[in-house]
Amino acid sequence: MLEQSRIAPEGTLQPERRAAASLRVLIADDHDLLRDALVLYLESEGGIETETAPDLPSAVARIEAGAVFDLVLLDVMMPGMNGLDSLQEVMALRGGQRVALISGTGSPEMAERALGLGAAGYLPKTLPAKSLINAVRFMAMGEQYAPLDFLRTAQAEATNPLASRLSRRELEALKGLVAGKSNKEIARDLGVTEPTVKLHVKTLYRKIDAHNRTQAAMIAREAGLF
Amino acid sequence: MLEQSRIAPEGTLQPERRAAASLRVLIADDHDLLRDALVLYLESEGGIETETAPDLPSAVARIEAGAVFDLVLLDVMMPGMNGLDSLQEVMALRGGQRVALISGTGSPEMAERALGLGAAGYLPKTLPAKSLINAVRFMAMGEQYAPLDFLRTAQAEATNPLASRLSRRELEALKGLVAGKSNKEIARDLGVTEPTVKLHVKTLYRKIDAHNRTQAAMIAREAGLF
DNA sequence: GGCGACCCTCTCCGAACGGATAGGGGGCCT
DNA sequence: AGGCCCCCTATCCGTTCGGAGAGGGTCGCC
Repeated sequence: MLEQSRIAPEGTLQPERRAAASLRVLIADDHDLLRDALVLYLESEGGIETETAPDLPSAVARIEAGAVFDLVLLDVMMPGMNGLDSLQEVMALRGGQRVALISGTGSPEMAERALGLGAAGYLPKTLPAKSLINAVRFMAMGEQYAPLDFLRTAQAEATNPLASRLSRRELEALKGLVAGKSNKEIARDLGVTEPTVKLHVKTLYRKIDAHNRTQAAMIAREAGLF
Repeated sequence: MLEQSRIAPEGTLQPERRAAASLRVLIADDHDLLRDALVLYLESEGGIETETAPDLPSAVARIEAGAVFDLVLLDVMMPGMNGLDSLQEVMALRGGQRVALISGTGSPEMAERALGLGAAGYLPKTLPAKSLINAVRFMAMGEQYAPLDFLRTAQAEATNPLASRLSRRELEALKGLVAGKSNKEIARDLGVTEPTVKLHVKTLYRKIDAHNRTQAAMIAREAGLF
């Protein structure tokens, strides 16, 4: 396994007396344990100023109140968080802060999409703590950060698990199946007629080798979809 | 929302010199970030000696090598870990160490089963860092620890969503639903006629609050059945 | 231009599903 | 004994599925 991308500390660690130019980071995560530990670590070991928020609205409020951060870390699974939409929302806030996602489950495809949208980085919680400080500095400098081995599995999964053989509409229909909806409900959600949904459902059955909607839903779940 | 528990520096950080009678804790977790941060926190704020392991075999090897710990923390989701079996395995090792689980997903029913098996505690990762040190000390004293509100939802869920309200036949029918089988197939598997299966299916819908077989299958999966 | 995708709409039909209702049978309890 | 729960069987009916046709539409690419 390759060494993940990290930057050289280049210079000595700041003493805990922070210079006026020290980094300011906002950490938004509902896991108190992780959040508190991160604060302690970044502050004591990295000489980085931190603030925290337990959910997305708090984080947004903090930024809109005028606080300026070099970097904002968002947990992808916390109250108020809606995946990449929330990421874009925070990035669009005034202040021009850079935003990175931090994830426990670590979905490589989401990592790629986030980086594609301009996220500052994607930090799996499996990241060694030492790498974290480097990553934070790296991202605050305007670079994008993600563990290399992490993205490598992303490409492997992008071809393999094959939910990508489905068309956009078929994926949307499958999403409805997983939710236990009827064809009629799915049709309403998608703004099309029921026969159309039935067609999409039928074709996606063939693609994923299912014989009925329940099997299709279970297969989608197994694959980690939705 | 309450002020999140943040580590109040309250005085100076302990110098790294520890008392001889301090507690020794082994932390086994594959999340480097969390693990490193926990170490730093427990050592600096709690005056607790720590060792770490990135997976279950390493932890077991460390104990079998003769290391003595007051408490062992095991992540329920890490390499080599097989739920409660691994918990019992570690508890059975020589040394008589007490073992607690630490979990990110936080399944109340697993918490209760773990405590029933004699685990020292069950720590969700949503636990505030300040509570953690108290919990560790508490468990090292021989008590069992689990967050109260956590177990309260456990009881609520134990009575509520539990599949145990289903009769034997209904459970067997539900098993067929999860497999994506038709009523006719289920009937053949169970050795009964199709109308009977339809009745079981219908009644179990009411019990688990589903409206069709796909929803029932998903609910069963959510609950960890099959 | 033609070609191949993906998408949408519609019809037809047999099968399966979801729900209600009405029985009969065996245990287990008071 | 009767009462209760669970299991099994059955019939009826309206809806939904699953599968098959046969169209027409928009793209992008050769």
